[in-house]
Amino acid sequence: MPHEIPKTYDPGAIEPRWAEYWIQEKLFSVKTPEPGSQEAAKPMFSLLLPPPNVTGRLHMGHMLNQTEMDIIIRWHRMRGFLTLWVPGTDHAGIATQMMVERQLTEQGTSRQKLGREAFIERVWEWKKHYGGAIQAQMKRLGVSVDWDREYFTMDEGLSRAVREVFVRLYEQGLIYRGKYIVNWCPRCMTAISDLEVAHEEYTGKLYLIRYPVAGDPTQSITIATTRPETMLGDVAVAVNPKDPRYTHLHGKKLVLPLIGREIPIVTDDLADPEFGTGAVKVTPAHDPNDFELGLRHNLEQLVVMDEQARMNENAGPYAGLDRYQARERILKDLEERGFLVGTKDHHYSIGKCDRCKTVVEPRLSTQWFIKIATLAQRATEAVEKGEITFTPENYSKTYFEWMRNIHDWCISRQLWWGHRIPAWHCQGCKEILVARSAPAACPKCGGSKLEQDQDVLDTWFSSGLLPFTVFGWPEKTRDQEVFYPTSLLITGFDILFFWVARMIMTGCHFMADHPQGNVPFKAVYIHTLVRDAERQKMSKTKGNVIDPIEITERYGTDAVRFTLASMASPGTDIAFSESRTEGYRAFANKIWNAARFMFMNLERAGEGACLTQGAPPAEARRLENRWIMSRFSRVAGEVNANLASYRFHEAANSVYDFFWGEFCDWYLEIIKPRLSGTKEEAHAAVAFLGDTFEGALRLLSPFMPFITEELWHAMYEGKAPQKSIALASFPALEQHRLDSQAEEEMAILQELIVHVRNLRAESKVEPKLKVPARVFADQDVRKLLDENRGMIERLANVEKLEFAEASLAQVAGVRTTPKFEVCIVYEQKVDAAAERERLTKEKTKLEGEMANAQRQLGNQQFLAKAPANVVEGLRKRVAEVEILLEKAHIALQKLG
RNA sequence: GGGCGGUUGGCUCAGUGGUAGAGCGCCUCGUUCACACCGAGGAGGUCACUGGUUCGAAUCCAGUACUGCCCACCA
Repeated sequence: MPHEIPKTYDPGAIEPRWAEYWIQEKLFSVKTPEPGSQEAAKPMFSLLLPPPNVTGRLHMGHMLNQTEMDIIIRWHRMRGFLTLWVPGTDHAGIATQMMVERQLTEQGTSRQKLGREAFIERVWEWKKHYGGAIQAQMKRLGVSVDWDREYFTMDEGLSRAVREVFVRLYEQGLIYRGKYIVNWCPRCMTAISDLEVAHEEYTGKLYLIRYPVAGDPTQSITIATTRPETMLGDVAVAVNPKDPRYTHLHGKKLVLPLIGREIPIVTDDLADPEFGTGAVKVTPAHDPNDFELGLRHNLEQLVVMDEQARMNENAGPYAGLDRYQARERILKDLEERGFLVGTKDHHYSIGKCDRCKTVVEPRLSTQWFIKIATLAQRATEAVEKGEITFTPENYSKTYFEWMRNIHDWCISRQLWWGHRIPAWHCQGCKEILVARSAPAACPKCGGSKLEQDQDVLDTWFSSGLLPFTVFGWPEKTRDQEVFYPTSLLITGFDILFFWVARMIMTGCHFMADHPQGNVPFKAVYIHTLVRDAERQKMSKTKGNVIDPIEITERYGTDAVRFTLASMASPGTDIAFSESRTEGYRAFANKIWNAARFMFMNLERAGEGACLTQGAPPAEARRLENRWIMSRFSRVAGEVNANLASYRFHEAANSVYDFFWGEFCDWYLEIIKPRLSGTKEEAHAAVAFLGDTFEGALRLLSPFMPFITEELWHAMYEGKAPQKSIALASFPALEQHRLDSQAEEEMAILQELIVHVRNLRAESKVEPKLKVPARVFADQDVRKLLDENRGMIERLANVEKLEFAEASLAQVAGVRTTPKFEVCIVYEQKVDAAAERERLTKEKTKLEGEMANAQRQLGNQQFLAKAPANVVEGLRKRVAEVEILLEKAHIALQKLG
């Protein structure tokens, strides 16, 4: 029997099978549609995927990201969109290089020893190895990647595009080369951008050092510094021109302690009279502020450290020492010779290298920069004008804040893995040639000894070009024409600046003439960040990464996906909780068993019964069916609306509540008798059940693709109308299915049943004992209850439903609602004390509500200003509460 | 120093102006044939604090406290 499914739900047995199937069937691959074709007529939805973090395994944060993307993509596909997602490429990730370098160090070697070619080869091997691992992981997650596309594209095509961009920017005057203070990591031995520096709070010391006046040792100026070792590179001391303490020394010279070099006193506003002693030592080669000041005053740039932050030959007696050793020695010497006036604690932050946590050293060096102002202006404008929208909205504020305070971008790196800078240095005349390919000779001096710049480009330089290079730019391809700009970018806020901002800048700049607009994407959804249970950001260096593969193996991918979706409320962080995952694993199990129940009943209904051929029209007129269809349609509407606004958690909750709380707990229980009734009844009931279940599976599918795929195919006994449920249509709100009357009637029945169960529990009726229930209600309700007495008697465990002709208010233990009064006929006296307590509590609550409501209704302002439906609702409620209060009162009296 | 968030039952979190919800945990009861990864019932919160706006505030505004994050070249 094709529709027989195993008794136990085992995600491990079904998930890998479908993951494999989706790939083999190329379910999610998209060919660029031909003009005029059927595909081309579909609405388009394309998504940009961030570059994978190639460090071996996806951590939970990436997983969330991909789950959200996958839900969106499946949802759009099921709604009939032509969907494409564009996997981001790992262009030149420096992280990989660092990993390989670490390996080399462990093996007692280094990249320098290995040589450039061999080193790059090693990085490649490493990337391919882990790239494969990532693909396998994504497959396991059920992520519908477009597998046809190349994952790693640090290929010649991309290199060409990168060179093209560089040359164009250079020709447009937007790239320049210059000698500046840059952030330098002495361990990585490369320049890094401002963004790659992590600031850490730190309590250090502020040292006060006395610099004597040249020719007059009785006078001196005391300066304050946190980095005494840099004094070896001092070329001046600056004071504020308006500072009266120092006016008498203007124009004089000071003697640099320990060294004896004479340095001038200069006046500059940089010196803040309020801070320290009001006098600043000036070290242009080792501090960005001093560098600027040095330019203003035409001062020498004296470099005293090498690329590994060791003191160099300019450091005199301290040459060869590490910067911290030098600091200690200098402090000791200063103290011994009486130059150290004092020290005090000082609170400040130090910059560390984002990757290796080495303290960054400001270093004077020649680097390549992008002049960012014009690019940033257009990029800001694109968001201001709403050409690009952010969700959650407030990230646009963060974006603007950054764009407004942006500095020129240092793009050169002294690394080996990456795109080489397309610049050649003439060995003869030192001319620098920027070109698309190696020039044969120097156009200036005719020399043929040309050497390519040793530096490579920042990872994010090439990554930032992704939105158009992925479509073959600079060629004008049809892909580019069709798919640019993409609809959506989903990513984490942590690469908002690194990547998103740069894509917007370059996209707008280079796609300026694209007919569909120059922005690289129309919407940016910033997904939530997953933290561990202690709310720490998961990071590889901290080692608190939850391994998604391990979690999926324990709970199943569907459960994990659902957990992530249900916790993904925009703008918040997620502390991953396994207990939630356990809960959703139980949900998957519930779905599985509901399906088993359905298949069992199909079997039982015998020859001719079918799940997928529709039910007879009469079936649709039954109350429970009208109700479940109405609820289903409403929920489908909610899910669509919530997904459209990236409210994954609400969408997931709606589906969950519907399936478990309404479909399983009520609907299945209600239809049980008919499923085992006459053959006609059973066939009709099974058919309607099949329709409902099939719809529910489609609704669930984006969230739990594996289990829904499995059950959906089982329902069609292997003859499904599509290759995959992911190609079926997604349920939508259908007005004609909404049936408020059915929903109201079912609500009354449910309420009655719950009250009776409650009464039984409180009266401690033995579970197996059926007792009669007595109800007083008006004609309409009575008719409703009478028509559904079978359901009530069974679900409430009632022997017989009886109707009373008069109010039951006098009966002990009666339960009252605005629609009916109900009690059970049971000789055992209710627990008077407990009942009194319950009633008193209820009464107090009602009285409170009443007082509140009456106060409002007596308020003219409220009546005048509140919306009519609110006032009306309150009036209705007051009428109800009045009755309930009176009844509670009577019941209490009765109890004595 | 600047900017952005968070503070809701024991725990983890929803709830963007109409009088508080979920999952887990807890308590009571129940293994008659979908499911103990279950079913039925229940307890548990003056929504951090203060003030303001409003007929009405968990929700909007201001301030306070605690807490998290991002950005920042003040020695």
